[in-house]
Amino acid sequence: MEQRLAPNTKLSEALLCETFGVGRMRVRRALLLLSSQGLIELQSNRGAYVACPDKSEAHDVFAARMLIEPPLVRQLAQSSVNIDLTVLIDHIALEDAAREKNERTEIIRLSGEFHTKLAQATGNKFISRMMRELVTRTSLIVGLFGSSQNASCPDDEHSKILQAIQTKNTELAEQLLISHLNHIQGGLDMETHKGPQDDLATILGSD
Amino acid sequence: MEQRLAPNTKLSEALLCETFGVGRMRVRRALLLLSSQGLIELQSNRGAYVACPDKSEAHDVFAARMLIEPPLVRQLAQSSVNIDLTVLIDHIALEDAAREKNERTEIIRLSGEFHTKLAQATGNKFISRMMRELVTRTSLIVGLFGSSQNASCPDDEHSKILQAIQTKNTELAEQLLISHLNHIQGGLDMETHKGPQDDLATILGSD
DNA sequence: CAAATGACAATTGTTCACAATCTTTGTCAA
DNA sequence: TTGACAAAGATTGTGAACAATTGTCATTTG
Repeated sequence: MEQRLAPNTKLSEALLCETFGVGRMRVRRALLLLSSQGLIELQSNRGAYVACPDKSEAHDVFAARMLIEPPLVRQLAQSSVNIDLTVLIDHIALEDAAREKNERTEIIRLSGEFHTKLAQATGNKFISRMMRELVTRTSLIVGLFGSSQNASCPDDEHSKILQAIQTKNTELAEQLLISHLNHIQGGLDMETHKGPQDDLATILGSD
Repeated sequence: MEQRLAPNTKLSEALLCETFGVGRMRVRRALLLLSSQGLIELQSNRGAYVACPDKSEAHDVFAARMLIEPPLVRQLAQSSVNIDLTVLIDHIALEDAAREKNERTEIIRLSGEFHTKLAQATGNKFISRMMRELVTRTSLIVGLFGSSQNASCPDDEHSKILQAIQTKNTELAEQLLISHLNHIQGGLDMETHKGPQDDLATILGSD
């Protein structure tokens, strides 16, 4: 989610055991779950590698979000009577704070998390889970194809979307979200793949 | 998916090992994956049980489908130029055949699978996966709350939906699908829970 | 010199045995 | 007869050893 692990990075079992101080059993369980979510790829007898979405998969992820999120925002805007939007308001404050301090990984994480919390606001567990998975994969994709400058592009788009929801302006909310997704997708360069980095231990070690 | 396993049925590791003739490792992996999809529930030190969705979860599943499937069908109907609909046509033939022969489990399985294949027709892997998960959980829910008579209610609704897609009548297709989902949900009795059956060995043994 | 082959090292997959936990059963007392 | 408590049994969770597969490197051969 924080783009600290580059795609194609190998996740060796032994190293993960040492890094986190757990047995191989735990590690293997975690890897299995991550692979079931498509975040890593388990190659038989070869090990686990951070997933490396290709152009087509990237397209699929955005297409899926384009399919789901507009109706989702629409629904939120329509029935925003009994919905707890304070979580989202607080979240945007966090985003602003992180942007102020220029904390890159935090900005990226929070940017994605906004969409997850948007889904959580519906109170629907399945919708929440789907969005969480789509958002994490989007992180991978942005890390792979994103131009380094606009990795954290949204600026105040999140805020505007939330405002439209609060004022129950369904059409505007939907339109803003579509623009937002297009904006993110537009900032990608689908042609240039970035090379994988390696020093896994130092990346994960800081926890 | 075929409703052969009633909710709350215990899935003991030892029994599954014997039944399928595999080691505990395989069984535990399978159980972990099933639990990650919400099809079974893993209780610590107590074992695995077939998930037993409550009223609220059932509502969430249908709400999620209501959110996703209408735009999905809309998309299919709009851009049905380069889409392979023969799979769906063949599928409906299978459904008819099963209905003819009165094969209950087959009818249930195929009824759900139609929606999965609808999602597959988009060619989008993520949308396909989401629908597959939603459909399997719907199976569970129908098994729990469904009146015994209309368990296989659709009749020719699937056929009509497909026809609307083929003729690119987006509005009609969307409307028919919404009615279809409402029809399924309407056939449920959210109040009466059915008791769990048990003889697990015989249920799974027939493979 | 390139390609193929073989052995070795490293990593993953599996099985086994043991520990921890929960459920059931049995006993005793009220 | 009922309740609580304790012990036994069964089931799951975990760790360690073993087996299998893969990738690499050196050697050999055309």
